[in-house]
Amino acid sequence: MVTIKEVAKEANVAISTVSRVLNNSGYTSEKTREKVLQAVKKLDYKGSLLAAAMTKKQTLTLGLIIPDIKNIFYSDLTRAVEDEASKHGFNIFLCNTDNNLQKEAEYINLLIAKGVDGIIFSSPEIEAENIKDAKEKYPDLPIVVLGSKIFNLHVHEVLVDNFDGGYKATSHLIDLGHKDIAFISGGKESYASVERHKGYEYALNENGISINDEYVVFDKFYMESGYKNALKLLQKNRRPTAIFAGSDSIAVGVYRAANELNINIPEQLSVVGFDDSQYAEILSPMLTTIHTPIKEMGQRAIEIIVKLIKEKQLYKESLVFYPTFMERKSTAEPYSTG
Amino acid sequence: MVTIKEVAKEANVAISTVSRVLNNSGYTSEKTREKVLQAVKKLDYKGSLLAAAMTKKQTLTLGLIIPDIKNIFYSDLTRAVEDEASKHGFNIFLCNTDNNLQKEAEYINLLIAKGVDGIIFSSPEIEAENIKDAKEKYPDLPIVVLGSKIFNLHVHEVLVDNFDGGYKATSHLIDLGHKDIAFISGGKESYASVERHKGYEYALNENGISINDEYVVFDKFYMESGYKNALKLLQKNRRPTAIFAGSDSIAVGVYRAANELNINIPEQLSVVGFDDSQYAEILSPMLTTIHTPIKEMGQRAIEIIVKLIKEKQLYKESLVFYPTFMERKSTAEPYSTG
DNA sequence: CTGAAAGCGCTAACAG
DNA sequence: CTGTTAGCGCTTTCAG
Repeated sequence: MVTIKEVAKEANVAISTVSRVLNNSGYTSEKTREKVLQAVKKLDYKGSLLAAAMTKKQTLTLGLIIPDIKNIFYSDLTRAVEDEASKHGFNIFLCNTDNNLQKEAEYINLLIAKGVDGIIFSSPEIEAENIKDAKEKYPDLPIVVLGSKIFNLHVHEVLVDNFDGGYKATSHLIDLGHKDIAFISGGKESYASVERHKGYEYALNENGISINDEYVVFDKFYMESGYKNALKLLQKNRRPTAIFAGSDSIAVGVYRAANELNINIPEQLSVVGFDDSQYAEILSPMLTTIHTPIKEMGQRAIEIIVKLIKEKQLYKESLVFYPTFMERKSTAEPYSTG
Repeated sequence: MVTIKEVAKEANVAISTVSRVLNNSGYTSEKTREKVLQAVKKLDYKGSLLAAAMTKKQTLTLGLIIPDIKNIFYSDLTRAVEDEASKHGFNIFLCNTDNNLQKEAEYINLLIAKGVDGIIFSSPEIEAENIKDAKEKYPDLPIVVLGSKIFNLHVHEVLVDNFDGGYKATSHLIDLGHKDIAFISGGKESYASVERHKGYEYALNENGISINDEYVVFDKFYMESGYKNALKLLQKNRRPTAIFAGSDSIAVGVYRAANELNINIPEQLSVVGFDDSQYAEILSPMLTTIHTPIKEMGQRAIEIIVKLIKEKQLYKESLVFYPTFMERKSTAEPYSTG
């Protein structure tokens, strides 16, 4: 690997001069500039960002902490984040935690030891001990929370209005005439789940529909959870005529359960998802869902963190995106009235 | 950020001593060892892997270059790679290239400038100019190609026997009685496509079934390509009774096309996919496909590269996994005979 | 406008 | 067994 020293020698200048022309810092005469550039080209000098990072205290890398890249929501998100980071010259360290706090803590330590310029957290949990710890130990480390909310903590955040999404999904079902609407979502420790549920209840209340606790399930944001819980719900004496799934993944499980029980979607069961992931259009019938602007959210998260890296910000930035209703083919009027 | 110097001061020893106990290198008396460890704990010293990397010439990071993390195949693969890397203490820089060679080249430069200890390439293309260049410029840089094959190049590789997969898929359809079997896959520049096609032709020939060029389509490994091409194939005068899709994504497109044309799977059209991705079980009916041991492949790729980092290897390692047939619900006897 | 020199935080000989 | 010292490759004052 050719170093700046060799370039300096080749060009007959000091290494500081080489550094200057390469970084466009300070003055350099056109002549020496040329000489240096020639030497650089001749030796095919690339430079070490590692060494540069030592002095500049900037590695041009970011950490992205998510539960699982296999989860479609996070792969979409990660792509958006990586693309935008790349535009700004940053690379991404990908970290899968499976929502394991210990694993997360280890990743955080490692990322910091490697000198990342910032960390983007995208876990669904409200309990954010690790983030709090990190913020305490490294108050100057830029942190952005993407897709969730941490209470009582001065961290920048980019999220979607989950309440609004829950409200829109449920309202749509109510408008179609449904009254027996079930809700299956992730756990109560998930901010998204809780908020979506609030939106669900609000819509129900607003329309004078009484809330049936048996129809509300907090479990996991996985397909299996959708399957298992839908199976139970759909075998009740009075089964729901519609299910609002807290994520498209859960909706996939609901489809499978319905399929197994020979219940047709949407004729006999309406389903609404959340996220508008790739799954939505693969399912048959295509899934009506709540569209989350993942791409924009990922972009904004990077923009904020890049801004943070450049200059300390004294206020907390909080971006709340509005989800939109995406109608496809999985909902219809309730069976009995249809 | 607390440095090794401060720890040394606190413990009243030289920094080299601190370094020694922390790295378990050289001898240290139990007493000073204790002193150092105490100081470390007291100051909550973490150490900078960045600085360590400067002297050790090892960053404990790897680059992973893929086309697109949103593609289910690559997200599964990436998870396997990241997990295994993490076990060995390595972090992963995620790079999405969209198969754009220029983008890929830029990522490679960046990765090298940041001092990655190795790069894992997982692009489907046979043309590997960038890999060749990298190998030429940095002959000592550990490189593993995952999922594809580069000809005439001394790079380690982990891949699946695509020919065998193509053969198995096609044979299954033939065994069911199909003769009009179409093949839709990625482009001819993809090693996987070409090999899967060879397996397809071999099975056909072996059974004395003549090859119909109209039934063979090389396009892209995307859903859209499956949709578009299946639409064409299924509207021919003599439409195929079965389609072997070169990937599960393509199969998703085939399902959609069939659905639009009111062609039932598997009664009127049999479909076999490739990869056994998450899609396979989401599709209805569940997709019969060729299972690729993605997880194992990702693990092996990391094992090889870690070995390579530790010691120079004089032989080329090539791991070929056998795919297995995964029967689900998307195939049946051909319509006419059924 | 350019060069010398200090230093980023750590490791690795090398004396002692 | 421990301390001193010389870097790793680069950036950044500071003189000149």
